[in-house]
Amino acid sequence: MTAEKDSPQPEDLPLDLRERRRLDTLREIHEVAVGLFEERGVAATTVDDIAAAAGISPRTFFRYFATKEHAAFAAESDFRDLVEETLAKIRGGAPLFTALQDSWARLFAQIDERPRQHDEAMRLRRLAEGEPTLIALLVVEDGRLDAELAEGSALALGRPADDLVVQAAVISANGAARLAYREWGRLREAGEPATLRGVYARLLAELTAFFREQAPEEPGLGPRGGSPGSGTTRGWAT
Amino acid sequence: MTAEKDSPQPEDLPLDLRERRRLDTLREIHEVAVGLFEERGVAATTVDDIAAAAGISPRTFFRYFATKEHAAFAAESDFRDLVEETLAKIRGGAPLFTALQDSWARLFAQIDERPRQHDEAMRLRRLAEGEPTLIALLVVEDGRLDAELAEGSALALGRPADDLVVQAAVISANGAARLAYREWGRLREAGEPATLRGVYARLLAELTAFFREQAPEEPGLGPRGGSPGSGTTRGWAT
DNA sequence: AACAGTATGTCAGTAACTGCCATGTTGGCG
DNA sequence: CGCCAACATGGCAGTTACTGACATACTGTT
Repeated sequence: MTAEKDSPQPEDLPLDLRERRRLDTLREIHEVAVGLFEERGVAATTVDDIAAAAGISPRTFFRYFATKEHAAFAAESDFRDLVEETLAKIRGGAPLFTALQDSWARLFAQIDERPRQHDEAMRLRRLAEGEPTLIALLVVEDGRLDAELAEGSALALGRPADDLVVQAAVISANGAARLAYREWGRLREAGEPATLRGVYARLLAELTAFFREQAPEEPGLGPRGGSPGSGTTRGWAT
Repeated sequence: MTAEKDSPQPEDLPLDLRERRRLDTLREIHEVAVGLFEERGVAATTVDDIAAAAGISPRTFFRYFATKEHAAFAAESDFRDLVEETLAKIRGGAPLFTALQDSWARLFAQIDERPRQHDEAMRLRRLAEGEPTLIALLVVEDGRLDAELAEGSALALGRPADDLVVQAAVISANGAARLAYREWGRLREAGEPATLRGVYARLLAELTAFFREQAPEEPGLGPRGGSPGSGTTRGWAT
């Protein structure tokens, strides 16, 4: 995240002065934008409004964010770490699902430790709630993460990069994680003091229970019974 | 889809003359738009271009499609049927996953029977491939279907409408179905005569095999072992 | 102190999209 | 047949998102 092209040593924090300013204005624009979005909605907020409120020219705004909507997410996503962690676990021999779930659990536990970041995340979640244009951005971004994670995982498992099975597994695992995250947000908003990790753990447990209950003989993603390679009569014939 | 407000009998095809014209111009705009998109790309195609090529005014264009991108999808989605079918199966006592997979398999088999529709679907798929704005539309639409299906299924199962477990299951099942669809498209483009249903069946079979192989003692979505309700030590506690 | 690199602003221009009003066109109904 | 209500379309003006080109200022380095 902080890595640059020509710095010999991977220095940690001593950011360039310019860089620091750039980040400052970035955050300033972001905060002003979120404020206005919350206040009047995305559609009713013009770029000129945001620029004026942030003390910059509209032209400069577009040098920081590709679109109005992008200004809502200045997020330095923790997801890069999640990908790396997952791949490391897989290379260490962990099954795919275990690696994914553990990594999510770890990230969530980490989030549970920083109440400050919670509020920011909540704010964005609530903001995006009723704004289709923002939801679209988030969903597309989710898809990108899934794709990246699937490709890396497949390679780490010694499978082709576009392996369908791995993609399906990643979609399932990440889907559950996102549901937990949303639920956690809802709970917090309702005043209930749930932890993200707890919500996630409970969802996973309920999922296994649900599958056991729905298909007692063999819980799992695929159709019950049958041999690979041909459609099994039981399941989707008729 | 054809149902109207004030027609006493649910007449089948005798569409209003006006209605028919409207559908004609809709399709005309759609086809012209897809053609131009394929030819020069979405970004390089203006609404004025499309309107001119379709013989209408730009103003009229926006009375048919909300945005330029929407013109790429005049689709009369078969998904309404899929939802209904799934819910019926659930109410008939089928487990959720079975109902979902069977409905998808049915829809796919149906698609396999109409070579004409194949080409159209392929064209759109290929078109959307490299166009981020189109992908975004599709992904959002997918999300809508998931949400609708999850809500209906949950209610049909006697669970709360926003039940997380059901949502997770629907996301997983639909995710696999979409992967199969995309793969099928890829195969067809490569000249291989695969059937959609076959591709889907194979993916499902491979999925069960994969989970068996990855977690021999108990394949499934959730963490291996452990009792519901509390985090199991095995899995995500380091 | 000069210089290269970068951040910012101004300006002009394109194109998406909307509201308003005027003009046809269609489908009943007396 | 002729009138009328409903609807489809076009033209126009206006707002807003976004981009390229150019000029100017600021930063960090030698």
